[in-house]
Amino acid sequence: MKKITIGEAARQSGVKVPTIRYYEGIGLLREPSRSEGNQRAYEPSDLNRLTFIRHARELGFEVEAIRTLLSLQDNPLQPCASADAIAKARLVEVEQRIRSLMALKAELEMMVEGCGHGRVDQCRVIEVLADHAQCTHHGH
Amino acid sequence: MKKITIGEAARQSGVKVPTIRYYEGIGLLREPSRSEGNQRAYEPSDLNRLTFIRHARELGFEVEAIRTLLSLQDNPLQPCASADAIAKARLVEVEQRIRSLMALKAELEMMVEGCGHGRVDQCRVIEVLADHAQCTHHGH
DNA sequence: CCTACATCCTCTAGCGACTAGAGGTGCAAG
DNA sequence: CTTGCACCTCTAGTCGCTAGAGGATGTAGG
Repeated sequence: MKKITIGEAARQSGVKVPTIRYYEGIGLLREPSRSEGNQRAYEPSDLNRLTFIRHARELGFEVEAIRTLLSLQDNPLQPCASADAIAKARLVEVEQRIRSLMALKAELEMMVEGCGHGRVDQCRVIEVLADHAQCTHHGH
Repeated sequence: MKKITIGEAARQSGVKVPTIRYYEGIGLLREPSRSEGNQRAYEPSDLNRLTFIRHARELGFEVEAIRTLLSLQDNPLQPCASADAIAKARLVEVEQRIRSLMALKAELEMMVEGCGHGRVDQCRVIEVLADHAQCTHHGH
């Protein structure tokens, strides 16, 4: 039950110090106890929570989604349909994002390949941007 | 040389009205002439510029990059090395982003597949988030 | 015990690229 | 002439932090 400082918590969780304080401010993290000199004193369970949050952020979940996921974690006997739904929604988002980035990549490659490294008035990069009709992908 | 209102410009360019005003504010778009009643009056060339900007934004270029690209477009006799460099840098970013999203997709798929739709304490979605060691991809 | 220095504290402001809203004016149709 | 939409300016809010000011605390060495 040894408590640690915010700096140590940052080091162990991989979440930066101001970000930890920010998470406390928005209520993702409970307010920890304080030392005599008013410094935050974290417990191991706070570290788990921080790691959970960091991981979820890395997976691109929004803070509101993480709030829900955390409350689910706090109530382990509930059905996990919500967690499943949140993850599935995120998966759909990611798949969509990948698709549009692939189209974009193709378009950028064409621009770069077509650039003859001459003058701007012959440059496909500028040309494609100026004239949307030249895009191969018209989704956007 | 018939001038159009900001609303019409928005409709034709696909850029929203407040966004057009915002672009003017940050200097991406020149200040248009005004009608008697102080309303913005756009010309066809402004429409081209707006479309250029919209397209570049859709391709994920930052406003600063677009500023450079626009100034290149305005000086067509310059060498196009800058445009090429900007597009290439963007291509590298996009490729990187696709790679990390693919890893993410794999992880999310595992989470969703592993979810037995039972209770939270058996749910892989929550479990994986809580325990980073379970990730197949340790890049993050 | 004193000093140096890292770390901590709170608070406010800034980032990018918009978006929303308040409060008011212009303009075209009926 | 009035209705009602589109326009105007201005400020503040969004998201998820990050940076900095200005001060207090904690620790290690001399």
